[in-house]
Amino acid sequence: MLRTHTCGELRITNVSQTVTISGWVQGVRDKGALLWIDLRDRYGITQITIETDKADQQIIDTARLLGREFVISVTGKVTERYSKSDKIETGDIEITPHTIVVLNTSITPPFTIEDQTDGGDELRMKYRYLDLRRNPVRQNLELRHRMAIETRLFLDKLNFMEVETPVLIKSTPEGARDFVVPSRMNPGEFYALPQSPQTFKQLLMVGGFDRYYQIVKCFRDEDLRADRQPEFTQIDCEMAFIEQEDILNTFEALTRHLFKTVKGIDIPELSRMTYADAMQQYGNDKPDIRFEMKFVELKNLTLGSGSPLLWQGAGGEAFKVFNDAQLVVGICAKGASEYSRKQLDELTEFVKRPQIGATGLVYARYNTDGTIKSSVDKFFNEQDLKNWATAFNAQPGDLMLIMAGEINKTRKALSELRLEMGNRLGLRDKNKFSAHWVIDFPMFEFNEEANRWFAMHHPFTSPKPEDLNLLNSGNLEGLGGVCANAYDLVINGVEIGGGSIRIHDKELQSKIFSILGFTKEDAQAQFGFLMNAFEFGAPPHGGIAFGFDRLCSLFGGADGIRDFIAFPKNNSGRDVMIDSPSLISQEQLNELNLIVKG
RNA sequence: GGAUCGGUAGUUCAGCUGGUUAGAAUGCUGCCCUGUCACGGCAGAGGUCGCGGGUUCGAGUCCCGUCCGGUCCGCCA
Repeated sequence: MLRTHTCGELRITNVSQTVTISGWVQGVRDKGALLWIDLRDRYGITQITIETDKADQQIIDTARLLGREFVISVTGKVTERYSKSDKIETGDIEITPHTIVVLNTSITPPFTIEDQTDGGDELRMKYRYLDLRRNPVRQNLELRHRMAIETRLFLDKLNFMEVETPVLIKSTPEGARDFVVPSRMNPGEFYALPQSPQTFKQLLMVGGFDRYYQIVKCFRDEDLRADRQPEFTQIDCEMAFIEQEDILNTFEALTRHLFKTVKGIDIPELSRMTYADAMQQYGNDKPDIRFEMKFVELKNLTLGSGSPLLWQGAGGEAFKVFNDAQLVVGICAKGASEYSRKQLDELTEFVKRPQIGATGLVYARYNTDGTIKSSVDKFFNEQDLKNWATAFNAQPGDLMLIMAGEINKTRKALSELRLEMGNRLGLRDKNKFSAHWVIDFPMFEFNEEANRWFAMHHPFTSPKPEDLNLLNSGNLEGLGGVCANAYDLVINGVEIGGGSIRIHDKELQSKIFSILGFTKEDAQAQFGFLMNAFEFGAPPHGGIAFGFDRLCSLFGGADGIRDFIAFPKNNSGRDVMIDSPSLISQEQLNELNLIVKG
């Protein structure tokens, strides 16, 4: 061993021991008569002190030649510091060296190896191995390691068995684009990398492994985001002989276990919300419920209430925007009535951005003096506005923000505005966690472009038994009303996990494929192995998968997942460190029977 | 496929309505300093302003194109 201790473990109790420590030179402070070296490794920093009137000339000469990130080994005596530091754990001691050995030199790093580095993202990625030496990145990966360990401990105790599934599998048409791998031995044919081990874990259920999990890489060839990488990691789970309730309880327990053991937080029991409620109350299937600000539907709410809102002002002029809208819906921002004209204009600009695409925003300030001032005073009298306030349960000091239009678009836009207001009002504290289930997802969604139904979750999802008649009615129109035994785990507005009870019956599976537009032959060619397996006593089963990178970044209080992955890819799917993807040689192409166009 | 922000010293950035020799901080190099720990002080080196074209007497600055990066929409069963 080139060390007896790490750079993070020596304390006052080690004083007078002779030790050897090795690491990287964080920095040298040369005060002439006194010279300090900060020596760093994964575990911490230990100070080496050299008094130039006492030390060997050779040690002084060596020390003065050191640069940042030189790798050295120091043997010397642990001594109590004359002036201690409370900033590092080893701050009470220092090493008086007998020998300093330079194990390797270093050229000057392109950025500073400090918590607050001067390096930008691109540079950090190019020199990721230097970035990994920094505390924040290392701590993120330590967190990730801890999460993985705790997940395994928890699931192992419940008899879950980790089984590896293949990475070279078959391309399927549904879902995300596949990454494909040409097969040299089978010219013209391709493997695909798994988007998830979905069918394999179901086959493991048929194989009798009634509790399976795997912390597993998955691959999707889709455009990237701060929280989406082309290769990412899932905690993938499946159970047999269970019902939806069992999955929810088991993985709620896993979630709470991770919060407890990794963050030291006891989170309350997870609430549950149907998909329909989530969409109606938050305009979003993964609502951030750290704060309320629920949607209030003005049009429907007041119908038949005895005091319908007048969409026609006192002057008799109709407010066309509301009159023509399918949906008039708003949120109440508590305590925001002081918003200036400028701030309100900003919000209007925000919702009119092309990404959100709203045409406008109506506001009504409930002033602290009890009056209400709106942007549509021309159309509505004081009593109208008071009625709004009642509907919003608004108090003086609140700000009502209202949007109108086509149902889905308006909900989506207001959802964005709600999150923006949550940010502006400081309601989205990264240290506060609010986890819940969204359940009862629709089985299908209609895609206008393709003019057909798609599986909202995936085609192996089981419909709710009570909706089977809708499914069998042969009436395609009714498919939108079929609910699935599918569920998502949402934490702080982030979709952390999703799963479903699966189909384990060949006939039903076959039926679903046919609804999704597969011919019998296609279904057999693509998924015959699964349907055949179902004929050999497939047990009822279901499962869930957690986005492990996202879970780690959420625990780490970050927005993106890149800094929780040792070697991530950039927005364009490139690894700028190894410079991949890259061209391959003509020989390789020939061997693979591939021709690259243009 | 689309929107938007950015690209200036090794690095992170500033650079006004176009106008002398493009600045700061940090890093780097040298010298000084006996208790520093983001040490301090003094001095110094370091830039084809992403690339190409255009407008102009004159472009880091304005326009067009292009490449690269960030964020988002579409997409992600």
